Amino acid sequence: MSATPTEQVTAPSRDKRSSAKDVARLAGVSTATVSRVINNPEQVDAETQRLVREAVTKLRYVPHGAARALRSHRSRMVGAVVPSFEYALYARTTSAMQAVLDAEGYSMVLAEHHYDLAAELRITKQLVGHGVDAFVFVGLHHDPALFALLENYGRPYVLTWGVDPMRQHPSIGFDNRAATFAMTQHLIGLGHRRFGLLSAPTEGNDRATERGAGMRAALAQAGLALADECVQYGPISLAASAAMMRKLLALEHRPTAVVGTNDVFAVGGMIACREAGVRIPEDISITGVDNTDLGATQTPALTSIRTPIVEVGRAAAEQVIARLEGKEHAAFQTLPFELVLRGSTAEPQKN
Amino acid sequence: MSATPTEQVTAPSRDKRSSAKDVARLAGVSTATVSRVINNPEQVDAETQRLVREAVTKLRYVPHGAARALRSHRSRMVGAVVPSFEYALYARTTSAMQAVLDAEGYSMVLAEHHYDLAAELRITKQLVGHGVDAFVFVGLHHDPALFALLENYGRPYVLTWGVDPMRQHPSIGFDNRAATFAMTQHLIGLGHRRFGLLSAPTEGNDRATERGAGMRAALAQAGLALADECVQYGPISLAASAAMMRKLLALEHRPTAVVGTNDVFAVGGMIACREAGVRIPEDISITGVDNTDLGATQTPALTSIRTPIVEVGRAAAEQVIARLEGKEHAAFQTLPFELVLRGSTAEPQKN
DNA sequence: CTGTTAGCGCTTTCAT
DNA sequence: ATGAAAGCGCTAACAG
Repeated sequence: MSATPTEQVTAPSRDKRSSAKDVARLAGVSTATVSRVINNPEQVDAETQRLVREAVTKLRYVPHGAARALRSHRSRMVGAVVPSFEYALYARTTSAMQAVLDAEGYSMVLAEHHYDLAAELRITKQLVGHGVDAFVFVGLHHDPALFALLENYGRPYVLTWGVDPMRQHPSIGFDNRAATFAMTQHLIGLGHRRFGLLSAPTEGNDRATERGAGMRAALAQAGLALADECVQYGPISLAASAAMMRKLLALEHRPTAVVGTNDVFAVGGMIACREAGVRIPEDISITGVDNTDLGATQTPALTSIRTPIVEVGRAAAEQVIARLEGKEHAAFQTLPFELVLRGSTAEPQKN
Repeated sequence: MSATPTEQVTAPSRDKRSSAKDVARLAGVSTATVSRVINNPEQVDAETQRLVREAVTKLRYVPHGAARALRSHRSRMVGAVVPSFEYALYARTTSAMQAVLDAEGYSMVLAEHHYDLAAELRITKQLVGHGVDAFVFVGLHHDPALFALLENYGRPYVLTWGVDPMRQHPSIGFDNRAATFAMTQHLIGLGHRRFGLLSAPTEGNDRATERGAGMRAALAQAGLALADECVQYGPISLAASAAMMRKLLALEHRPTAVVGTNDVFAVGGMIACREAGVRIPEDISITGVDNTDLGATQTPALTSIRTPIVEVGRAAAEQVIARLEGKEHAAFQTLPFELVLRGSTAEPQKN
């Protein structure tokens, strides 16, 4: 493990990049024809095309995106702004988006805002400045200035991981509230009566908000309530959620079923139980949301909710492309989720 | 879960974006002064600055990045091209990069190539076209055409997660070979004599290649060998690695210690053991690399190697910024790793 | 089918 | 300290 001393490297060699003009010269045509070969090949004679493409290859010509964007008012870049890269919570969605965008000749620009709506706005502003054509965001709740910015600059966008009940903003997702509602009903059906909730801060996070609300709704319907001391909020991390769970375990009247607003909270909770010698599911049932590998590979495996996050990514990419190209599209799509019952849940033990 | 019919949304309103000219007019100055206020404020009178900034705010002016890039030959965008978003293997590195870049007024453009070097080249070409100023890649092994492209377009780049032994390409990382070498030595020290390896395909993946080599080197030094049937290659996924482990378990002369080239392989292996009723660590020891939460939260917790991936991200961002700004920098940095011994490893049981 | 021409919005000399 | 003017490399009319 040797430390390497500072080594100076020569400054980047100056742009030897070739331009459309170079290609045109080599192919014996005008720059307009070069442009046509690249953007509207059907308008160009086959032989001329061949000549131009040869020159392009020989000169390793890559069109200058900035010039192109400046002139044509479109950059073919789509921005995906997600809360976080951690725990790969959004990775499958963004992967799916990139696959679709890539296939259609668009580039995806990905950024994270760490669950900070002000940072989200700042980042988006930067991306708008860089000429990003359209945006995909996670969640329904955003700084109003974000929508103003997008409107102002005529940038299409889709919200994901939820569907706007007011139908104000195009959105593709699933019913977060219904998901935890169903899960809680399942737990009630197993016989649980005392519940705990491990949640992300609800501020600016509608997924967490809705998931908590779904749980409360199911409890209310069954005539049950969620005691204040049984609700723990904290950042999305295993360490934080383990600490939150420790507080629940320390309670005089401990919950028999704990719902995490996502798998990270649930697994953090499992860790705390293991440490404390609390058996899952005998002593306590735990559930997550998102059906991640993290949860599925625990012992016992985590009961969770398979949310359609890959489909959401694909559909979101398709929608922004359609809008960019003026085609018809479904602005609002609600995709189905599915409970995945595994070993972390069971009937509560009689005491 | 209702399916929503296709709903048409109005086409994006036409660019109401305000230009430097608008700002200049409102502030009663020339566009040159507007540009100066934004890029070289020290050259402008304080009062004039105030006027201009007011106009900028009022008009919600965001400079047109494409025009700016076209004129100034720099976009302040840095590309991070990683193998995959899955399992958050690279998330902590890219997060660290984004934090540094963001603080310095750069934007990070993130893309994945799914362990396909041809895709990596294609994506990079697109990004170069979009005017990305500099690049960070993962790994040392890339298509030669990639380096030619970067050289040709004068784009600085850093390779990460490894350090180029030939010192040809600036690189910041750790010694992958030494990491598995140390881990294997540890296992040998515990008394293991028969080993298994769960690895990513080594084609175009120098991390996997080096990690396998480190293991073999340690074995060779101890006079041991790695039997061909004890080596399994497959894609990076829990399902694949579980399948690979099943083959090892089916062997007549089963290994007592299995090394995964990363935590995903190791955890996949653990899953297969659980299914088969093979006890960890009593019947078999398993180790990973990368020290992910996925591994740390298994039962038993996975022995792994803490690699300095956050530091790598930070240093990589700092290096590209330094180079872009013509400052001095350490082109090659080797950062330390650390074995993290947990419950998945133990002495082999006597038979 | 192909060439000519005129900018896109900005930064950067060069004056003043 | 500020303004005028010249493009950066490309594509979108408009001719031919």
